[in-house]
Amino acid sequence: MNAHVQVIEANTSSGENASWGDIPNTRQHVQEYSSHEPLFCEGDEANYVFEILEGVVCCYRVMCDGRRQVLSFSYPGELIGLVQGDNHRYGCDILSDARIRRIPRRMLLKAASDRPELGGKLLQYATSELALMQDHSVMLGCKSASEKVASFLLALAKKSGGEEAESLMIHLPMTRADIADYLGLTLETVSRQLTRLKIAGLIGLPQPQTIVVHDIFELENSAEASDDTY
Amino acid sequence: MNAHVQVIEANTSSGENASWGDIPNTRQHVQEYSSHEPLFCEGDEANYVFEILEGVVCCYRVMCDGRRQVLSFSYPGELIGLVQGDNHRYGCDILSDARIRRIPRRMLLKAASDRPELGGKLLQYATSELALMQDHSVMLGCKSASEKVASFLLALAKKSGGEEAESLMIHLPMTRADIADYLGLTLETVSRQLTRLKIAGLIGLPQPQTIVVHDIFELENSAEASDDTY
DNA sequence: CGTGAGGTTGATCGCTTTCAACGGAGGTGG
DNA sequence: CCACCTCCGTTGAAAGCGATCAACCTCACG
Repeated sequence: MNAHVQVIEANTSSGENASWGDIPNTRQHVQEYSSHEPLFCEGDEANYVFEILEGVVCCYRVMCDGRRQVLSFSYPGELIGLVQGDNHRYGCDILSDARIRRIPRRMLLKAASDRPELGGKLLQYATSELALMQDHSVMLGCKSASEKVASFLLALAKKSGGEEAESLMIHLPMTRADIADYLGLTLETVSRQLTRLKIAGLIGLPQPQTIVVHDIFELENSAEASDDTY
Repeated sequence: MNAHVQVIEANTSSGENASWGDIPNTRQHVQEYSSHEPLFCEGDEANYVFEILEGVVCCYRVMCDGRRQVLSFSYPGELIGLVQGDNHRYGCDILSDARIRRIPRRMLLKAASDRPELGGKLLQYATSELALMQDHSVMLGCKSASEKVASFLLALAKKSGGEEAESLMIHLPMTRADIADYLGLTLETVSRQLTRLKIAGLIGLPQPQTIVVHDIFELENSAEASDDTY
């Protein structure tokens, strides 16, 4: 498991992505992964917490009969695998070539109890994750298919796209099936909604994995909802 | 706002519900509320964190057009209102007469940074909340109406019912509409699924707010899913 | 060139929603 | 004490949205 992994850097303290990198004595490793590798599986021992440095990963739960719910797509700067208990409660796949920092979970928790500001940061992280999950629940429970897809594109534009202005070209590292499982739809419905948005002129699809947002205002209208950030 | 509130106890350190009560110097108050009072609203300043001592509350988000998503029903022992940022991201209503401990949020966070074991406990709490939200996402995104209702009853039986054996009588402090908004269904669908379970003999409904589970094994089958606890 | 994965599109089905009517419980005021 | 009203829950009939089943396309890869 986790073949193709190269240890690039060990016990580093030079975090180029400032957020979680500078934790002394935690024996971190930065590793490179290639697309489609699993990072860990549901039920695995949660020995590590991972920080995405480059690339995109996908966390999901699978029901016994195969139905899957994608919980989140994680981008650089995000932390995954911080769980209560000793086993992962969801699986995680790499969606694109990635660089990921691996931090032993126990060491991280110990460091957090030694250094209050780190503990506070972890708590902040957990509560903001909670807020994201709540947004996701609103989407899953309340919104129609077209609203879901529009909301998804907007959220992705904020995450991946650069802040402002023209940079409204979005790259989708995930498949239609991944998107569908994230939104609680089928892949056919996702595809249909995308072509609907294309026909309406709100977006362009030069390639299946590339989306250009033409009319972000109308897209926000389509997303409806109280997506306003506080 | 919050009329009918009586301050019962102030700056206490005698927590009868052990979990969160014994935090010195946090100026806690235990208050009594009656049914249908709002505890706080979405957007309110998050000055307090609340611990449910008795009763049940309901946290929800409302979209601009009125659609509502219930995020959780909280029972005694649970903590609510621990948010990132200075405003509540969801509203909270009291569903039954309740006793609730109110803890100033800033004082709690300060106490957490002074005392690592408290910080760790808060982090544990947040991560287990996260796990619950993930379960909820699976339910919202993957399950059919009948699976949702069955899962809901089982979860409620675990929460409210006493552990084992015969105590399979569940009291529902929430309305059908509350349940529907929690499950991403309409209240009619919830009602229909309940009568379907009644006709199938899995449950009894002596009163609309009282459910008796006759066949918990079949109910678990109806809930399907990987609801297994790890 | 064959193959398989991912994506799009069409036709049909069915579950859930929507709209509507009804009944019981609780509360208020005449 | 009863009439009246409102809220909550149940049930029925019809409509609609998304799922399902299926065909076809493109592209990458061996």
